[in-house]
Amino acid sequence: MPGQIERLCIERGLRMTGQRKLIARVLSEANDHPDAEEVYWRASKLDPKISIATVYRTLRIFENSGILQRLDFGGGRARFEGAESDHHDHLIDSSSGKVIEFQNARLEELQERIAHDLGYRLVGHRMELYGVPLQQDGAPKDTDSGGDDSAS
Amino acid sequence: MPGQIERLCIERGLRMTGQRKLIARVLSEANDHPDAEEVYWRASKLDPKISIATVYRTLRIFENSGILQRLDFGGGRARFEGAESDHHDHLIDSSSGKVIEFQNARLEELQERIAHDLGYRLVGHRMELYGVPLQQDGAPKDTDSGGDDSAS
DNA sequence: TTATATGCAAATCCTTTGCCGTCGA
DNA sequence: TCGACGGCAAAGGATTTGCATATAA
Repeated sequence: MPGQIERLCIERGLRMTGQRKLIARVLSEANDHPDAEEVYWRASKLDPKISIATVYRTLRIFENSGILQRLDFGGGRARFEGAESDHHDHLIDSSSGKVIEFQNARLEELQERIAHDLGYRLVGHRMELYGVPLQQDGAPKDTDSGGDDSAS
Repeated sequence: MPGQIERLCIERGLRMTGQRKLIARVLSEANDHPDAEEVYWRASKLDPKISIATVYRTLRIFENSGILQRLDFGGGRARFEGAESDHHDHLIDSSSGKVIEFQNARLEELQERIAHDLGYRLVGHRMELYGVPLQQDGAPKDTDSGGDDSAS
C-alpha cells in the first residue's frame, strides 16, 4: 500500500524507482517539516546506499510536480511538507523550534483583500508567526519586537 | 549631517569607520530592499576599494544591533531594510519582482490573536504576499494556487 | 596606543550538476 | 531495449572567517 506521496507520484506519471519510493515513504510518514539532510538521514536508515544528491534531486522533482511544498523558516535550509494537505500557515516556537500548523479563514480572506486593494491578484503567500509559550508568567505586556528572522 | 542609520550606529556605540559610514549612507538613501551585493555595488561607487566581506560583516553587525531588518523574499539572497521604520509587511509583484510595503492593523491584530489562541505570545512574524497586477483582464476568477516560493 | 576593522583569499554551507554506469517501464 | 535515474565528486552561489595590516577613539 503506497503512501499518499507515492500515490501522487504515480498519478503524475513519475518513474518510481526504489529511491523515490523510499523518499516518498519518508515524506508520507513525516509529521514534521524535515530539511533535505533530515530526509536523507531517514532514508539512509532504510537504504544506506542512497545518495544525498538523489534526495535533493527528488525533492526538487516532487516540488516541481506540486507534490511537495518548499518551506523556509530561516536558517538557510529549505524544509518540506506534503502539498496535498489543506492550506495552513505555521507558527514557530522560538524557544524550542517546534512548528505548529494552523488555519484561519479570516486571515486568508484578509490577505486576499489586502492584495486586491493594492491592485493585485494574490497568487501565493508566505506567513510565519514566531512566538514563545504563554503559560507561566512571561512578560506582562506586549513587545512589538522587530522581526526575528533566525530560528536555528 | 549623518543619516538615520549612522545616527543609530552612533547611539549604539558602534565604531564609525569610513566603510561603515558609507554603508550606513547607502542604506539610509535606499528606498528599496537591496541585497548584500547590491549594497556592495552602491558603496563601491563611492569607495571602489571597499570589500564585499566588509559589506557582509557590516550588514550582520547592523542587523544584530537592531538597526537593520533582514528580509527573505526567496531567491537565496538576504535583503535588508532599516528597522527603524514603522512596522509593515511586503507584497511582492511576482511578475516584476517589485516590492510594495503595506500596513494593516487588522492583520497585526489577527496574528496576535491567532498566536495567543495557540498558547503563544507573538514575538515576531514574517509575511509576504505574492501577487500579479490586476488591471487588464487576467484570469476571470480566482486561482487558489499552491504557494509559489520563487520570486527570482 | 591598542583594541577593533578591513582586505584578501580561502573556507563553509547548502544545493546543483556533469559524467557514466544502472535500472524501470 | 533505452531513455530516465542514481552515485560520486566536483562545481556553484551566497556568506563567513583566518590572518596580517590599517585605523578609530
